[in-house]
Amino acid sequence: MYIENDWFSAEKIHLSGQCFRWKKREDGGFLIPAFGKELVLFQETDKKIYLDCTEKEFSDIWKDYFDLSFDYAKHAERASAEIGSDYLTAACECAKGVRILKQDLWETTISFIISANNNIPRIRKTLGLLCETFGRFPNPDEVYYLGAENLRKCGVGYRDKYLLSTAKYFMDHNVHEQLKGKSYKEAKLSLQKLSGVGPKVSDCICLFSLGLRDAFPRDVWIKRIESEHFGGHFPEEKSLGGAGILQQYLFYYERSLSKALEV
DNA sequence: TGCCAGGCAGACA
DNA sequence: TGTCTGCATGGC
Repeated sequence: MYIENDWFSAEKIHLSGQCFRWKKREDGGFLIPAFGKELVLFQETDKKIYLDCTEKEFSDIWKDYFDLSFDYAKHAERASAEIGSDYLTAACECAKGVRILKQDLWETTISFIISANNNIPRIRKTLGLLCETFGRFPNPDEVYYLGAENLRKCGVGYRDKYLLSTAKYFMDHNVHEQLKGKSYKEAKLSLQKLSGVGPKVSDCICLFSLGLRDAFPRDVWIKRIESEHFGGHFPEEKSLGGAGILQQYLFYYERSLSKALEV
């Protein structure tokens, strides 16, 4: 089926550092694994997208996954005007088409625990090896029973103990239920009880899984941008409830300038 | 070859 | 409460 959206770039989302398992195929299509499904997507024009799925699958899964109900163009325009930064305006223009995905909570948690003090190509590689072991993204008990030694063979490094502890927590608790209905600040605080989840990783989980757009993950790139272009602090309070979206544009823009955007 | 990476936990003052 | 340090490992 086809959809039309003037703020959708599969290529940019793929490169944006929020999802690590998308694959670009030789025929130009994107293989998108999520929620136990695999979607094939073709970007035919800058606004026309072909999704190889039924309308029911689209409305049940992918519409929400791609956050298609939110008007990104309007938000970029309004927030950009409110903040009045040339750098941000340029970032919005450059990152036009980047959307914030609503990804699976467990997968997002594991992915961003692995992301700590790591680089994107290696995060992809490690998650790839982990999935190769099971033929799909492993569930909590599979990660837990895989054990520290085998996790290290996948390249998780010193984060093995964090993964084991967090996997056990997911086995013993309904984390979805615990986070349901929580505000951004409540959810962030709650997530930080997990091993390997601190201020930055919890923000990533809030933003890239829970759809909490107030979350503003500060990694080394964003801190550098804040220091060089925003007097040391980005004005989240002027972001009209979508600081996290702007954060992602800034991250994408700065990385594109430094030519760090690769898969 | 050394620096760096979508940071965190634990020790210590 | 704030600051400092060690951490696995491969990309660049």
